[in-house]
Amino acid sequence: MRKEIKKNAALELNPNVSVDCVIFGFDFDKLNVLVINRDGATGVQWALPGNLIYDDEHLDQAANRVLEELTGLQNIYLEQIGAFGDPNRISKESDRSWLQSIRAQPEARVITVAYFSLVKMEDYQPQASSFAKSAEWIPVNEIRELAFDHFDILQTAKSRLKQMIKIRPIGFNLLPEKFTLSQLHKLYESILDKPLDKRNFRRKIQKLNIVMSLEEKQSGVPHKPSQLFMFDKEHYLLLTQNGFDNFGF
Amino acid sequence: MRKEIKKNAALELNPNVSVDCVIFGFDFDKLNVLVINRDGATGVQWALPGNLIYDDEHLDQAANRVLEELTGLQNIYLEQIGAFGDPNRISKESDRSWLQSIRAQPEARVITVAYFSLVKMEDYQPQASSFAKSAEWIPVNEIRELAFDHFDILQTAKSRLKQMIKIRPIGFNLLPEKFTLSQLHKLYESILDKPLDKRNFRRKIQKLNIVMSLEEKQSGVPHKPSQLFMFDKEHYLLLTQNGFDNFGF
DNA sequence: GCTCTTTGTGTCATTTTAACACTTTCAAAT
DNA sequence: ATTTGAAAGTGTTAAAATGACACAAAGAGC
Repeated sequence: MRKEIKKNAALELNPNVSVDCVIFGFDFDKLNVLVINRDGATGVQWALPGNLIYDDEHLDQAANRVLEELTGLQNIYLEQIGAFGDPNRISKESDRSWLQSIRAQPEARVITVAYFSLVKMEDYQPQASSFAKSAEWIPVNEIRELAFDHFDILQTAKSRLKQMIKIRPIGFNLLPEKFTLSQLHKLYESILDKPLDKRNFRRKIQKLNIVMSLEEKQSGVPHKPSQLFMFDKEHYLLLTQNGFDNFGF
Repeated sequence: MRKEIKKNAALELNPNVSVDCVIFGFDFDKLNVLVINRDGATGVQWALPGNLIYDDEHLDQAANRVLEELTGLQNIYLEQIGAFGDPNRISKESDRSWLQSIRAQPEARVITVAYFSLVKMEDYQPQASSFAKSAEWIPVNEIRELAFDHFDILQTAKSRLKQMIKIRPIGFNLLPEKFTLSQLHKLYESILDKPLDKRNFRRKIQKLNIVMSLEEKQSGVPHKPSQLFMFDKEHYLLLTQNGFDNFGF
């Protein structure tokens, strides 16, 4: 009996498990997060994009789906942060009523699996697309409150990102293919949340051989144009083969 | 209707969410994992300890409960690794039949939240307790196969532990209160899976001021007795206040 | 051609790292 | 009492990495 139900449930939502995505973007000045606007909600307006998973869906698939449904983007850097599941996570009345309006089983115990994602902001600009905006880039440091336990998730995402960027060259996912060393520098400062000496930063990056300089410069800028660089994946892979896993920031 | 069911479900197991624990122990020579023996199982015998969560239970609580039910230990170092939830994780026939025998809804889609835990092996010695042992310490490096996706979980746990020990002084959870520098040395070598120069290791640890030497030596050992040390939590906290988060291994 | 803005560059003193071998101390066995 | 075995404990040096620091060069806009 139970079996029958499950067999037919391939396209059913699993009422107990959701995914939420912390989508980071970098505007060459600071880190931003993509949050969605809960139209009818009273109280807190902003939430992380997320949804229940389907019963036959991988967790990673579900996260990719949510990301694509919102932004249209595919093959984006995505990494799991962990599971969050306070049974009392629906503490705010506004969250409760919001769930009533969108969930078939609004009172079900839900545990959510959080992901963080790094996208190139140029690839998705919500404000350009529609009038009644449902999603928006907000500077990470300006966020004071989010729905459910999403603020916790965001904090965890920030610190995980900070950890990871010291260990793996994931920062490049936030930049265009071609970037300047100043942009990379600012990116590391934003994520690590501390100033890094410009010359020492450049020296370190170039010594590591993880960027390759292109035969191309910025143009149209009202100052000395910068050399453009690309991430050098091959050299990075060589490094890892020698056990390298610490950028030393 | 649904609401009624949920309200009464306080002590009900949630059929969709489980926790699994990777419990590490150190025998002064190598890392070990505590695995349980599935008595009736055909095929793979070993699994990680774990179980479904209760519907009103925090995830961390559930993990602590599993840990305590198995070992009797409380207030143990425990950290979440992440969620694992391949919808096809029950691929082996032996796993399927095993679930039939223990679960009310053996076919339900389950996502499991994995934790890793660091315990002092002296605090729990399964072989001493019972004849038909249901749990056993096995050297991490000798494990080739585990039930379900537990082998994956173990690999992830190992690499997470490796990451964390470079960043935070969690290794001390695997040692007795009082330990020798050689034991600490061997511990780091086991976890990082590479040799560390003895003198350089000792110098680094002592320079960091995270161990305090006691007025006490080993006794009864058939060689030069070692100075005993304790973890110096206060000095470590001082370090962190200055932004320290990298032991540099 | 002047101004504004950002790029790009080198040195030096200090600290950290990696590599390396021999003496000391105890218990156990003879 | 002496020997043996086994792990503890210790210092130097050369090479590399780090942190601190300031000014000239290149382009756009006026």
